[in-house]
Amino acid sequence: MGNRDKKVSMAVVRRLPRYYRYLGELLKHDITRISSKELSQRMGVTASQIRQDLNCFGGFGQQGYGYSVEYLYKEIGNILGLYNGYTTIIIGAGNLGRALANHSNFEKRGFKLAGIFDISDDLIGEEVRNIEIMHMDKLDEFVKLHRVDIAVLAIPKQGVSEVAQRLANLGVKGLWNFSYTDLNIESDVNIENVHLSDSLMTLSYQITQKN
Amino acid sequence: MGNRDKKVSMAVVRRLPRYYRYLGELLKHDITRISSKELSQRMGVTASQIRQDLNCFGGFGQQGYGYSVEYLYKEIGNILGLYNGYTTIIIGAGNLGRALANHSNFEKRGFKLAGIFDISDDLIGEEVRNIEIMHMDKLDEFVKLHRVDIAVLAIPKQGVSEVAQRLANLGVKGLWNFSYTDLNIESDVNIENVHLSDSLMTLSYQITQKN
DNA sequence: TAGATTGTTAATCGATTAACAATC
DNA sequence: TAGATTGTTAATCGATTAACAATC
Repeated sequence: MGNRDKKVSMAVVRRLPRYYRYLGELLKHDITRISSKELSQRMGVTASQIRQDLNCFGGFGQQGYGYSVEYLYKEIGNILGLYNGYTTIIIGAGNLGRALANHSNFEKRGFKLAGIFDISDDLIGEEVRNIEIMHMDKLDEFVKLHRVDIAVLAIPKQGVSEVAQRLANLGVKGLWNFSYTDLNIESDVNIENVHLSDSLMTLSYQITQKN
Repeated sequence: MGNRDKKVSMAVVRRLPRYYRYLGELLKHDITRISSKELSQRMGVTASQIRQDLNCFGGFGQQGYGYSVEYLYKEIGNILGLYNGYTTIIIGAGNLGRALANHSNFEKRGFKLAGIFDISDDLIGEEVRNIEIMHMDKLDEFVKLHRVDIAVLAIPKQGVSEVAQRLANLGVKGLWNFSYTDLNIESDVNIENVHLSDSLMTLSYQITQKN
């Protein structure tokens, strides 16, 4: 049955995409069945952790057999919401915004890019991936007309707070924030920060300490 | 004095860049002194945690006074190795590689971009940020000639494992991996993974559960 | 000196791992 | 049935928070 009532900790949630990734690989290699023990060896975690994690969401395995790779893959995909057809827009058509627009993995994971916005007149009308770059003036209208679940914030930190609040007010459900600041928004919008500099500094720390 | 002997946990290390960021902001606003209590309120963490974290590295404060913002900022920067003038190269001159090359924050944090490499003949010779894109054939020669501390892996997962091993063998100290795979390298090279898809899927989970 | 705030120890909380009965 | 492996409870470990003596 599993432990579906208890609140699932973020530690567990952050491991789900990794399980999903490994299961996808197994699937590609036509492996149909896997035990928590074997998966644990491939992933470098304990079998106990895998079973505990999965049982936050349900009992997906079978005693004596293990887990069906395909079934578990789909279940985790479903838990992650990958089959909900979430649509995204990108705010900021600079290098990072374009890179993210062209990142094929996101589409592979079920996310649909619906629009790209910027404030620079030079860019408006240009196309990225067959999607025309629109001016930020058109943002409100666009979001009201189309369903937009996730906004990717690929703009400098100067303007980001205002834009984020605006998007939250428009009913966007999630903000994927690449700007170098922590957003503090008056809303129950979900925010996922990707502070690339922080990550690089963590790497720098590790190098520094080892040598 | 502080607790300099004990191994510092990754949970603590990952919070250091955030402290650094907030202290930098305070500095910009000409705030010279801060208590753990006030910083904790700004950052949304406990004062206890801040004091515990800092004391892994030394006693940077003063009873009755708090912390000197500038001193603490510099100390954390030093712990993170930001003043060591680490040099980086980027492997992969696609959208992501270019975006990272143009990301000014990294230079601001003391990292110097020394080279960009790709395999596509169309790109070789082109310039990104005044740095000529070189063919991967030149990689070994380049790394042997110049000091390269960190390699940024902005290439598809197909080739990444081989390139990573090659870089590790050449003595590069850290790999900042953006490819959609976990590297498993025979070496004591430090690896920091940035799995953007994982981050997006975590956000997707949060949206899905809330609605 | 009195007030403030640190550094550090002790208490609590949560997450991970181990163990094992249930069961396929 | 016997062997394998799950789901789940209990034990352990580590990280966070609280408390307070030290001291500026």
